[in-house]
Amino acid sequence: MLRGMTPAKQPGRPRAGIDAAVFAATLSTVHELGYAGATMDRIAAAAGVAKTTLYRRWPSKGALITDCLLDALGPAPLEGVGREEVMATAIRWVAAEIGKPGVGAAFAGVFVDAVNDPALRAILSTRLQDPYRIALQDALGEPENRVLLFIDIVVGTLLHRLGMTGEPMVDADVTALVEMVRHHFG
Amino acid sequence: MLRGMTPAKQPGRPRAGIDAAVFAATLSTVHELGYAGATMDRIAAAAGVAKTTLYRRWPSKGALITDCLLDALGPAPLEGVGREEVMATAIRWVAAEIGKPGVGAAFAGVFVDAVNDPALRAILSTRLQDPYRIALQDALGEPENRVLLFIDIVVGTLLHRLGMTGEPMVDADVTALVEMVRHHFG
DNA sequence: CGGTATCGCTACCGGTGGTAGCGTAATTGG
DNA sequence: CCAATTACGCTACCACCGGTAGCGATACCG
Repeated sequence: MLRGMTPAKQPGRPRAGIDAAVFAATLSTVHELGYAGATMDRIAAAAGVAKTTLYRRWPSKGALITDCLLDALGPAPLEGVGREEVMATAIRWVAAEIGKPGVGAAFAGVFVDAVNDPALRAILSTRLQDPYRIALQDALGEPENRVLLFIDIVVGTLLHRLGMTGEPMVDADVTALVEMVRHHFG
Repeated sequence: MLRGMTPAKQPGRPRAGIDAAVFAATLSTVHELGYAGATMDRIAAAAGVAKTTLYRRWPSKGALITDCLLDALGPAPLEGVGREEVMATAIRWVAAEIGKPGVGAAFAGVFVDAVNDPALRAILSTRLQDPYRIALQDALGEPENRVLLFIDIVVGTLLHRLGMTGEPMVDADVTALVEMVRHHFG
């Protein structure tokens, strides 16, 4: 079994532990200057790292943002949640995350970059969406296509509101969204 | 009354009727090269027009795309539709429009530009969203905030699917969306 | 005609994602 | 201590993009 094995030591200088600093710098820069304003130069400067180092670790700006979102969101908080409450919990969690500074704008930005960049779309789908989709399938026992539709509805609705108004969705509307989804999928 | 008055002739050379050519060139360029690839230079070249002429008529790329979408969509086809069927008709119409070549990508692109550009957000909200929102309020008799939530759900869901998969939503999923919304708002 | 406003064109600006190459620092194995 | 190896910071660079300035030419009104 390979599980649990410590990887063999490689020769050469080891990579510095800069990921946490880079992710924090990315989110705060996106928060302050928006997705387009958060340039790779600025992110590198805010993280105290050379721009070339960023490109040694991530193949593109979109890939960096995707990893940053993955780190910021963490696993879906569905531990011990009863099946009846899984969808409501997921919706309120996503709404709260998208409301955090920088997260929503980063999400929307990497999203549109993906519309015409198949490589980025693959990264986004595989690294970011798939884990949550699988967790939801396990928790709900619903087939894949229904879970995918659920994700489209929840994330799409919340991002559309953010893009149109510049502000995250208020609680009353999130509750209405929860009720609608509950009646249809529940 | 001012209605029906022919505007007083202005001195100077009149504007050439290039809007139709520009809109057609914009959509086809976005379709071929994506939102980011559809540069103002390329759109101008495809329309047979100088780039500076575009900037004389539209203040930014986002504003041009917004007007282009407004022209491509036209008024919502809700004439003579019974109140029960207004939402279903609107959803299927939006789904079909977003599936047309270039329209979905243009929509998603101008959208993310708007997240951090308040001027563009105002244009998008006033010129594109408001007419359809008002038409829906009239047809449905629902309050503004509920119609706005409806628009977020429909447009957001369809755009999220497009961004994530690169393909418009298939009919079966559109039907599921219609059913869900019908039970909640109906 | 003269006045006026638009058009096409060229040239330009600051900035952006992304790359190449260099010297240097950090680690492993002998 | 000495090679080999890998990552780092830095500078320079590239093609390209949104947007602007200024020019002469053109089309209309009175």
